[in-house]
Amino acid sequence: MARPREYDEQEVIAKAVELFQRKGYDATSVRDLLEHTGLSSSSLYAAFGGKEQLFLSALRAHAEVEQLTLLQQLTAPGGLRNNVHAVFHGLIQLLLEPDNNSSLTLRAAVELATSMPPVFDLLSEYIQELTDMFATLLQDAQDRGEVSSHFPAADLAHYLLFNAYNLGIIERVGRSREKLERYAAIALSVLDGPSSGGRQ
Amino acid sequence: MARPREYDEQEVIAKAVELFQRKGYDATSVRDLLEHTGLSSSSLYAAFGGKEQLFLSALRAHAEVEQLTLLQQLTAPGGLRNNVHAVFHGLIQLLLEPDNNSSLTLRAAVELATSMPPVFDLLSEYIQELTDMFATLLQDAQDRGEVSSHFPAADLAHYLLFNAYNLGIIERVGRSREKLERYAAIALSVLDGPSSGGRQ
DNA sequence: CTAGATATGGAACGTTCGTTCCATAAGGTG
DNA sequence: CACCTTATGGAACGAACGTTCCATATCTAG
Repeated sequence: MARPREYDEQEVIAKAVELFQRKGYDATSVRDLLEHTGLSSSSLYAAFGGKEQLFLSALRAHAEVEQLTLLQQLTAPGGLRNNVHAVFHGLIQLLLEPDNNSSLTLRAAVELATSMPPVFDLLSEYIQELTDMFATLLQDAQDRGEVSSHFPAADLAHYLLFNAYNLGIIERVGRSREKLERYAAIALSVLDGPSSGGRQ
Repeated sequence: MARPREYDEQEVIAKAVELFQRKGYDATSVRDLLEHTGLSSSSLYAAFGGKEQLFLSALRAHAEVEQLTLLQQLTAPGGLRNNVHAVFHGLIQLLLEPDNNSSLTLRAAVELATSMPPVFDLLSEYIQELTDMFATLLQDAQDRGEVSSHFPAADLAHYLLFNAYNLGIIERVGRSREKLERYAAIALSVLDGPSSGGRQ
């Protein structure tokens, strides 16, 4: 019953994700956001509440996509073990693309989790959700004997999740497909089970 | 042959490390640095060249300490395998202390490696050095049969190094000794050797 | 067609940023 | 004891920051 909006809220948030992911929170200015989204400052503040609120919305949206993507990849046909391998290799592929950017959740965790409580809360809950979801799938695979049961499924899930994020960091300090692949090979070896000996 | 400095250069850099580590590069202002170090802006610019230069000096200093500490811990008596375990547990202990901050190198890698080329260069070289040093020690341990030879020493070194950094990220999104310990247990299990089977 | 309501554009606000500049202080050297 | 060089303190700079405000535009409801 008044003048309608000239933008799509989802698109604006997607653009914001893109920018925050590329430059980080501090280094992204409101003017950058305005330019990149086409909004005017009044609209941004009226609809999204300011820079911090927009960032939180962007982070939530990014997390949701990330979670959905991961779930789809892990529940694809072919068995969980293969799917986990596929996730890691897909991630490496993604990271090696030009102008890639590693996950916004990772970036937010390092940059902001200690200084912005809402970010900490959001990420804590998000990681818990991802871990739980992943753990359920791993438990099933363990029951099927498809994955080693040497470590509890919940611990494995937590471990694999953070190793996936870790690829994004490795890529930042020396992008090399070889290094990433070798790293993934070792990280994924825990799916194969316990040591055959050697503990002193 | 002129007025002497009223501060110790090393101390100033140590203070800068502290600040950058706690708040990150962007969020640390020059005024923060002046207040925390006791310098006046003229002195800071005359002696350290400005914020970015001071940060690079701080990063170099931090990396040097980190490298030396790691080397000492790994070459302590008791065997490499035990020493690696000790490094991980010591790191967990450190991370759980109140007002801890994870490594400045980690923070710099995520925040700045893509936007500040000198940081990228410094970190790339640094990681390479650490990996090489670690790989040498691992190779010896493998020759002795103390550590599994299933993975190349260089790959293991790279893997373990980044998993150590990863503890700092895990701590940021949910500080829990249990999670960190369980994560470390899985990460370190690769020292015990290859799977006893289970590959499909 | 008018009245009310919401969205937009962009100037402007006060603050803080990194940096520069200059007068003053302080110590080694002749 | 001056002289020269370097260090210090702090005011000041222009630019950029996040945010606010208001006149104008654009729609729906009566």
